[in-house]
Amino acid sequence: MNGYDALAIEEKWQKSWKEQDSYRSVVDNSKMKYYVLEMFPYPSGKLHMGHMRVYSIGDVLARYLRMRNFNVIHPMGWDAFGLPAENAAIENNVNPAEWTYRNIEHMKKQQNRLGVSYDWHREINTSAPDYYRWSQWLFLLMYKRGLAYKKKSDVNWCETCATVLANEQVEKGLCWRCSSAVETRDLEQWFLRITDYAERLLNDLEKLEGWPERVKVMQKNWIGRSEGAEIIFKIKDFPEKEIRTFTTRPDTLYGVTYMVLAPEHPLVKPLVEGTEQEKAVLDFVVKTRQESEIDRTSEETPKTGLFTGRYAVNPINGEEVPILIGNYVLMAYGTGAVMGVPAHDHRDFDFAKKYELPIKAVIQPHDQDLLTGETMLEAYVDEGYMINSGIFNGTESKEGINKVTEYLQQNGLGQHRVTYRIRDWLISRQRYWGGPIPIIYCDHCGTVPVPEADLPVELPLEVELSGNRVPSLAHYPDFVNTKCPSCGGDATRETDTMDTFICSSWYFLRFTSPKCDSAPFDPADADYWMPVDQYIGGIEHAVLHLLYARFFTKVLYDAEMIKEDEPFKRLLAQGMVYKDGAKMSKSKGNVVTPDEIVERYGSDTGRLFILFASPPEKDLDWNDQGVEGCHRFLKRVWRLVADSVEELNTGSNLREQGDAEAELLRSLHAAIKKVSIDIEERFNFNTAISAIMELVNAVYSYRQSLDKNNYNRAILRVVLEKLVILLAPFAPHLAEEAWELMGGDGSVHQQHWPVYDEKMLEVDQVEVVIQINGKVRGRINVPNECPEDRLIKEAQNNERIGELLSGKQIKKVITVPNKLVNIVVQ
RNA sequence: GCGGGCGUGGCGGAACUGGCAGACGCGCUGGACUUAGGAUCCAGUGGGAGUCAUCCCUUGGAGGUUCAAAUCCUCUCGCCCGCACCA
Repeated sequence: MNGYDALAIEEKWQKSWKEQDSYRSVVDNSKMKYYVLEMFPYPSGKLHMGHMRVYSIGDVLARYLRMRNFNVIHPMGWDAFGLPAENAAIENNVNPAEWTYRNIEHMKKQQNRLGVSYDWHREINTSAPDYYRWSQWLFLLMYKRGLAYKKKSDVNWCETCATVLANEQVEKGLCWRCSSAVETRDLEQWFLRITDYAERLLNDLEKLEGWPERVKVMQKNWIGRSEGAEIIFKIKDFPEKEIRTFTTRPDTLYGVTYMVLAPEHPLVKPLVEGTEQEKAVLDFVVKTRQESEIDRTSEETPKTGLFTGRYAVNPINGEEVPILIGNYVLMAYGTGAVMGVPAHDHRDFDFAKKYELPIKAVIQPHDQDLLTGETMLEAYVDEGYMINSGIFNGTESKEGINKVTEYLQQNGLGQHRVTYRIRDWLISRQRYWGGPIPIIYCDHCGTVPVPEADLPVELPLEVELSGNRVPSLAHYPDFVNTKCPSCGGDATRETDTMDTFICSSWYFLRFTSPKCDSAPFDPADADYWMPVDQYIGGIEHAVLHLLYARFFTKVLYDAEMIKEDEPFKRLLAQGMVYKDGAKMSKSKGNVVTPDEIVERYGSDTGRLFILFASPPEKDLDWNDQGVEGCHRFLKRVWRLVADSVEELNTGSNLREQGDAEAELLRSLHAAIKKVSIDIEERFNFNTAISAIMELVNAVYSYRQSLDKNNYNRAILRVVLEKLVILLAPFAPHLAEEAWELMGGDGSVHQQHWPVYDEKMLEVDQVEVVIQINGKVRGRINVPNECPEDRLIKEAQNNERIGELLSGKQIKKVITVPNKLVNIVVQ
């Protein structure tokens, strides 16, 4: 017998699959389709364990479902635009495109060495003109539909990356990519109107039954819907101006004792112009705007404010209240103005105490003494009934919310309003390596979209690499200067490129028809393959890519280009790979790469370990000894097959089918059942693999228990064949080699998944536990499905149980068929 | 603060609707085979006591429901993740 030579086997079959074009997928209306997709990678050039994990999970599903006769599409591609290419370009003096393409070649080799069953005919590269052409086309679609617009506003700026960022790409005030502090800059930028879709993005989360709760919650928080009222306050001495404020608690309107504006609020300047306060207020504005995003939004930052010298008029009772500006009020949320109700809001309470502003209680809890502003030690934020509220006195606060809103609405003083935390998606990037925004500026015609026929607007590939960063597109006159498509006069191009998240917001659609050159995708192909049935990727994209992709899908649905308005039916957010309790990192020296594992043990071992060590959605702790264990298991399988094949071919005696064979077949069917359910219904690959291990142990026991020339060869062969098929999704190369060795037909991956027979799982005798007062006191063997009365009799006849029961009075007996008898005694 | 999740042997983890806690693997112990074993095969392995064909304890902790709880309920401790001055 030859040993298990993983490397030789893997190379052999990878070559064969490629030659046979085994994993090509084509539309076939006679079959049920299944779209398995792993988040495509950024081609950094290095495959890490996180990649290996996500591909292993996807490949098990793809291979399993093919064997279950689904028409599986399992594509792979490259999210190839982005900053690292530019940085690497400067470091290595190589063109970003070239660097990217080289990495792709390398990573593709690494992926193939993992034996993942991709349909490479569908490979896409978002940085290729025939891809970004359609990203640009989709930008223009957004533009036509009024969803893309340019606006000057405060935006997030990362100095290190030298570009602006979307809100989703700022984490705790830091850049998502490089973790440097993000500043605010006032710039004119392109946005996509994702806020128009906020309500649908929120509501449709309910449809996503196959998504993990935590991802849905994160999106929900991000969208941040809140319902309340917009209330209009007049300003004393400024009859033409008004302050609009948003509140979720209109029932506390009578408790307003001051107003606070965000320092950026447009009314601040006009209100203080020419007054004594002007200098102080404007200084305060400047100072606040210098504070970093983190400081500004941290709860620990002390609230500071300043009186503007002006007064607002409470629309419901005509009271005049001072107008302040405050660092804690954000221009970007609601209306940038807050009505201060210190008695019923924690922040307002702190603020009022600090600046000695009056506190007026207007909501009275039912079970407490009457609240007064003077005696309150903290804000009362819960429900109660309204007091000091004129005609609303006595109204329950919950009702008051609606009643006050209604009153305001009837009198033109305000209205019901819903606000969202989510903001429009800033998509301009001041960087070279991205898809150019297809817009032309003409002195005569203004902003002119590039005509579809002129797409793609190609990136110039000759770039300057001499400085410390790749210059943006504004640096290349040949690119910038153009003719206006509308009047033919001189014009200039938009020089910003699109956020890379645009590329990844529709790539799953492109996979359905990657070569289509008349549209982003062929609608017929998209109809057949979409939606993605199972999407797999890291949790870090919970509100980035996954939200953007849903948005794009809804826009395309509205444009009647697709028939589904959610892209990903089921989502599996896989856990991280750790080692020694920490994330793998160079600085900690705890990195294990897929390459090392593949070279040392083969990819089958690596895949098996990664799937066996932990359920996919949980974090995984890499353990070198665990890998050894999985390798040992594969060697054990290999020996079992190789040894048996010799014996199957040379053995002379043919044992009749007896108890040992029945037991072996029972193990087989139990394994088929467990592996099938664990893959398909629960994604518990770890327990699926343990079931296969148990089957292998059972076959070893069978062989062990009999004389070498006395196996039932027919049954042993059947069991081994099915065993190899069960193993095929997990260890595809070993299974293929074993299949060939046993003389199986074709490829193991083209076999039908075995079907289990419940009847085969039945046993004649079952062991039943006897409990006395819930404690196990004995076991008896009884026939399968033994009737209750006999079960009880047998239990009582048991010698030991009899002893324990003597002198006791039986109060009650509970039986669970085939499981237990519980005798309750006094 | 709000929201989501988790807590089981020395370790990774099993235990579907309450019904034998600890599957499977790692590690460890013993044996077999061997010149050798860090290869392989077999057996054992939650803790404690013991008169080894027995008993007690055990799923972060404390209560509760139940014939029966890792699983359900209440309180509590600890950890992880997300959001967070959101008006």
